[in-house]
Amino acid sequence: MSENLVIVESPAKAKTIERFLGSDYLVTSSMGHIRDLEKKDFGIDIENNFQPKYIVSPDKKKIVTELKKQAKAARTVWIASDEDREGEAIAWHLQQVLKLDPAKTKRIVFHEITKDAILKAIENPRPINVNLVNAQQARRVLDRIVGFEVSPVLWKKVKPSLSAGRVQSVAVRLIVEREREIINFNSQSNYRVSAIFLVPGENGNVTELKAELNKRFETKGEAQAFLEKCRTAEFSIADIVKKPSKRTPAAPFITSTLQQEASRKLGFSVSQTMAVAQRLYEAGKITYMRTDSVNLSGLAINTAKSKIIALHGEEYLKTRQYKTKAKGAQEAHEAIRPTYIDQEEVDGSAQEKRLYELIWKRTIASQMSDAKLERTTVSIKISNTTELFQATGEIIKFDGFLRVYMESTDHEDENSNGNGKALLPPVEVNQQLRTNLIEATERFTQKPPRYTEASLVKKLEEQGIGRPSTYAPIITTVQNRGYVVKEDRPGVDRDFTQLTLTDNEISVKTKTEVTGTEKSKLFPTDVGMVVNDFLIKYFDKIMDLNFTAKVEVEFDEIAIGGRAWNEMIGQFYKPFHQNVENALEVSERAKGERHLGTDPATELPVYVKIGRYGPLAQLGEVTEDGEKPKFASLRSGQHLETITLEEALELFKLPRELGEYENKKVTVAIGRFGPYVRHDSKFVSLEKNVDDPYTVGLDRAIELIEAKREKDRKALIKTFDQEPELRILEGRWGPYISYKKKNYKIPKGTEAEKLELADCMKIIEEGPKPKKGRKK
DNA sequence: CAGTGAGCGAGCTTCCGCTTGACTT
Repeated sequence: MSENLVIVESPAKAKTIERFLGSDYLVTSSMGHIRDLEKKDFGIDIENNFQPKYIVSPDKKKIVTELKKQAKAARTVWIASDEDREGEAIAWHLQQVLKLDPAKTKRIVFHEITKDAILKAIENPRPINVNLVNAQQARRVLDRIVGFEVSPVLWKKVKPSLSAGRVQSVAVRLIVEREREIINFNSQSNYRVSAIFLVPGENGNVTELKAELNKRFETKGEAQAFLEKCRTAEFSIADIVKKPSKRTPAAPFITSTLQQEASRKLGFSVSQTMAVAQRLYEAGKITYMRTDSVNLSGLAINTAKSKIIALHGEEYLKTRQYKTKAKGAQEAHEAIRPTYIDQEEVDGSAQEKRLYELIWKRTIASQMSDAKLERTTVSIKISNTTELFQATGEIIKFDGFLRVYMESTDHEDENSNGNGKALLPPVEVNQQLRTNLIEATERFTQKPPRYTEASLVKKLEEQGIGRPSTYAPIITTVQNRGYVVKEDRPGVDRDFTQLTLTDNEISVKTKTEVTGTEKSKLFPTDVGMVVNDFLIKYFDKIMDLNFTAKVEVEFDEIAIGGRAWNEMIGQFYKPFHQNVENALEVSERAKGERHLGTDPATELPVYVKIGRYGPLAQLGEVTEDGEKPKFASLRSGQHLETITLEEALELFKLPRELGEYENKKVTVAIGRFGPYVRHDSKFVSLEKNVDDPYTVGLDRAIELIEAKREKDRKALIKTFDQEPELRILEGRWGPYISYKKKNYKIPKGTEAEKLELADCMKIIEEGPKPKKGRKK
């Protein structure tokens, strides 16, 4: 048994460190936190100064047993959890749970996994910082109080199983508010004018010079008047201005920037990025992927330096140390970088290779020279008016880091006409120019963009909300609770006007473009909006975007010993709990009800609201004489906030009765899987893009019913007289057994035709094993 | 796996942050 036991948080880290330390040291890991607040009974004794009730997490029992054994056998235990609030708490919990003797326990920290850093840490042990631990306890207790007191209010006032929390509720708020900005956005249009000038070249060649007017016109009339002037105008170069500029590389990756760039450049989702990065980390290819520090170790910078010189030469080198800007960063690790920077690529899956390449390039570029550019602006005078056409060109004088890596932006300028980057043809001041095309195009102002997973992470990080380890889970949680959906939505056609001056003639055309197409964007659901409005009404403090930042200031006071943690929680709890009581008492049940208007046919009121099974439209009201209102579910793509009276009235036209077939009613309606015909308690889907549920007739419905019967007959392999509920059928994935509305897989290699009843019953009994649920 | 929308009541849901597998599909 080893003399020394070192405990870190992650097993991959343990492996690396063990190599540096040699055989006197056994390095093992705690796998993060080992203890947490009890989940039943709140886990906090409110009456007793907020005393936390900690228990060893069920999935950590085994690890704790093992750690106890190893700690007992060691002469010295070195606790090397991360040097931040959570890491310090882990160290403290380890000391408590493993009952470590202070005389043989040492707390050490390092910010980078290099041999030097670790040896230095071993030489400089320190006691556990109790103040920092207390700051973590305050953070933990506050989150539990908020989550476990507000969520039950939602169960009562909105819907069971919902949740609220310091982080998730604000994340949903951002998405809801953005959606409302988009709903309320009024698109304005104006006219943007561009021209193509012809510049004669040396040997009779003509090159084009694309330029844009320095003014936009509000109306079609103004644009037309301008083009009229251009008809008779002369054009000449008024001015040529050259301006040097430079670009600087972006800082090395941290969790949030890696997620953003992997989303923009590789199309990865946030959780996908983390899963791939985890594999690279475990294979020893990159440093730790959950970090908020842009810091690179001296060793890393040196390796980058020789690599850059070898690949590109001295003039491309400029080593830099970046400063973290994010609010509340705790900087326990290095930036995300290749472990061995001289390795340009790695083995592994295609995704691993691509993510590694991205990380490698970003790291290398961060230590390279600025790019030097020159921007040229040419102004073109119009003889009969004061407006100017302008052409801009940009040339790269020295590429610097751009040779390796260029950071992407979220929104490529959709209005850009692409003349920004080009080299301009040689022209001189006062030179006369001819034009062969001037176009005034109607352009619309852009709605604010919806959030992607990655841009939401960016926003949260800017506000100091959430941590590198939680960005991906937050996005999953708000979707699991049904507050947010990530989806694609098709755009709509929009007409725009274009005026063209060519060959001295002005023509006017109406063109069509598609606008508002969305891909993998975050949309709030109706429930998300209703919950959000409820929380803002009754818990405005928690829902404040700055709530986290405010409590972080208080946690910092605790961390430097300026304040007792339970005093801080006490200050928070009193008014907060009052809020909870008040909300329970005075709030109405939140249903998101909207009165859309009156049905002209029946003169009954039309409402939309959230019902037991989701959003619905209601025609009429519950009245004394027992008349029941009509209900209809909203269809996918319809929302409480935006549905119109006309759209709602459409919903009541279904289900439609078509008539009778074989003495049974035939009806048509729209269900979760689209329009269907119902007959004899059987369902038949209408054919997509062929049948319309509002107009389809009885003959066509019978045709579909018969077609379905024919298909079912073909699928039937075998039945047994003794057990009519049991059938052997041919399905999409081969033969299977259907019994009492449940399906059972037939083991591979069995001939379905030869199965007897007893065989089938055996398959059913042995059938789907009870799922090992994750619920306790 | 498609229809529902009244009401009661038992028993359950829920937070954020730190870490990996162990489960199916």
